[in-house]
Amino acid sequence: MSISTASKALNNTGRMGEKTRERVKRAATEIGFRPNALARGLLSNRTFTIGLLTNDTYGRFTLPVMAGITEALVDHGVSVFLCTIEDDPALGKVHVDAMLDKHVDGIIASGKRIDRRLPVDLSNLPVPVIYAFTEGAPGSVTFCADDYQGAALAVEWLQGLGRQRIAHVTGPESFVSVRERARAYHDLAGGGELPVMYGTWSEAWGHEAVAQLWASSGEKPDAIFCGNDQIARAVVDALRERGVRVPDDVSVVGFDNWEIVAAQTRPPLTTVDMNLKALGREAGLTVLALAEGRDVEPGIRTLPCELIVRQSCGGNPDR
Amino acid sequence: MSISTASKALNNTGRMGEKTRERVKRAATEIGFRPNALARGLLSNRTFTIGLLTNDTYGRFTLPVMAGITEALVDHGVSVFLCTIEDDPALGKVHVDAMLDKHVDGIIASGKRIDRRLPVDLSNLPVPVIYAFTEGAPGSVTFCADDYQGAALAVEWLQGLGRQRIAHVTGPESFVSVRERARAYHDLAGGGELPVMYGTWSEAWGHEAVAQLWASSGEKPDAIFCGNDQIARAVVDALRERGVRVPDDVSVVGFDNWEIVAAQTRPPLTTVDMNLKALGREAGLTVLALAEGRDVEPGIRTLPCELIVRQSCGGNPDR
DNA sequence: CTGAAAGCGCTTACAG
DNA sequence: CTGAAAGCGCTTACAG
Repeated sequence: MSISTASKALNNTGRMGEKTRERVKRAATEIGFRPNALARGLLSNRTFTIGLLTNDTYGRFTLPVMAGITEALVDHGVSVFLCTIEDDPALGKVHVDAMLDKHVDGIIASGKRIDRRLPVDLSNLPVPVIYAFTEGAPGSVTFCADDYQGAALAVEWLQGLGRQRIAHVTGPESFVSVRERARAYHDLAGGGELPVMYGTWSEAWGHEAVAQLWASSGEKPDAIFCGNDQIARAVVDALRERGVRVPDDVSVVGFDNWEIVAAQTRPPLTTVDMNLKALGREAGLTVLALAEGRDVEPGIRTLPCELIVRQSCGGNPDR
Repeated sequence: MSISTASKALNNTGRMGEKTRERVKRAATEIGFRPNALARGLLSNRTFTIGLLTNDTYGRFTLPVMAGITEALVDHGVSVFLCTIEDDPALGKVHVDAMLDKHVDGIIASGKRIDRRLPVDLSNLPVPVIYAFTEGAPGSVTFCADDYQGAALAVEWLQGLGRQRIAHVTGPESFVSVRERARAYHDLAGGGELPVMYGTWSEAWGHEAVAQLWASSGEKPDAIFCGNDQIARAVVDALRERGVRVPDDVSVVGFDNWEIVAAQTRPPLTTVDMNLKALGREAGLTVLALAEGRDVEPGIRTLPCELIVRQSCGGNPDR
């Protein structure tokens, strides 16, 4: 029994008696043999390792993406290096170089908004790079959530509940996500449209917006579509503080499905989920395809959002 | 010029003319030569790679730990595999095996509480394992925050502000962290001690606790020390809703310094920070030491907490 | 059907 | 002071 025969037996390559192959395999499991991935990688140029780069320190967006990647790739035996680069390009380069030295099969760049680049140059790398929830280089593959469709889901849900005057309280207009969501609001709100209220991604802004809305004379909104869950939470709190009942008087819908805030709000938030985990799964499968030399069409892939129904809108939570 | 000479030049080993060495180095940088870490690892049995295992899905505790590890080890050229295992032992084993196949230099196990084990057996691994913010195997090295000292910091701060009747609203008594913090409260609160209020780690409990406290006849507390920031936030909200002013009438202090809630609370929370990043740094340096064969004393290392002063207690935030 | 040989990209004794 | 050789743990043509 030579070492090369053993290798072939375990890899189901070469030609040999079925019994020999079986015998080898049994022996291998018995002694708990595990091939050295380094030695393998040296030959095959595949390390079953990918790098995930992000500047999202809190992991709000990156962790779900990461979970999706891991889930999709663990069956393929790939492990993922995570590294959070702040906005320091030098540090970013150090990390990328470290990954390259370790011959990752590919890199996934991720972030916290789809219209900003990571502070590091990922073009002309010797490994495939794909982008998820961050702006990609031209000609690259980028995955992102469909903000327009997600916002449409929210507005249509409110309308289906019979709401007529829907306000939109959101983040800074400089975010494309904000503009896309506002566009959907504009396209769908029809007669009930109010001026979009742009602000910051903070609870303070949610309180302020409600104050403005209720300060003005005239008819009050019967629904508020918020640009994220933090704003939505503050809006719900502000309404409660003025004695406005949610969802009886006003329905509120959020965006992000950030469990930790959406589920703790009183009442819990109905909100749009960007399916970041699915996005991570797709991204993972795609780098893998690229790493294996398969052809992948470049461009921006937009994944659909989903509405998570809780109690802040009324309607049936058991839909 | 042989290939071995080049190797020696770049590694500052062997004996050769300084000029030769320089010439080699210059050439190397010119052509952008980067040694293949796999080939190196095959020889040296060091991959400059470590694994971080956690069951903390939201990353609340793991991300700061991870940031510390990365910060401490990037200079040493090590990258870290992150993998989040839910409570699935089978999946955990798959991930650990994947790391072992890749010959990580060591593994850091992390979690969300110091009195629970990860659902995976990490003893008798061929690589060093250390524990951070999760229960370790007997005889291992474990890092955790000093709950007693952190709680003492909070209580003493309230007392320094002249508070006399300090309540303690916290999580489930089944957590050792909860018991340690309550012990510090008990030891220090002296005359102002009230019965410790155990509950869940939710905002709902914070509201409920305030309701109970204000429902009972007799003197009300002038300070509330909360078991975490979520409870503290709810306590602040609940007090505001009843017209009790924070911090004028009642001081509130939290625990965790979870930016996203502590900073968004109105007023922002004074809270105890467990220094998880420092903990990660220590843990990283320690696996590295172990990986390099240096001796490390086993046992539990307790790192001190720090009080982050914001506005929920009064006092001078610019201390 | 099986084994000896070469080689992946490095490093490290060892001989000159 | 420098280079040829062996070897880390595997896989893959290739010869038998």
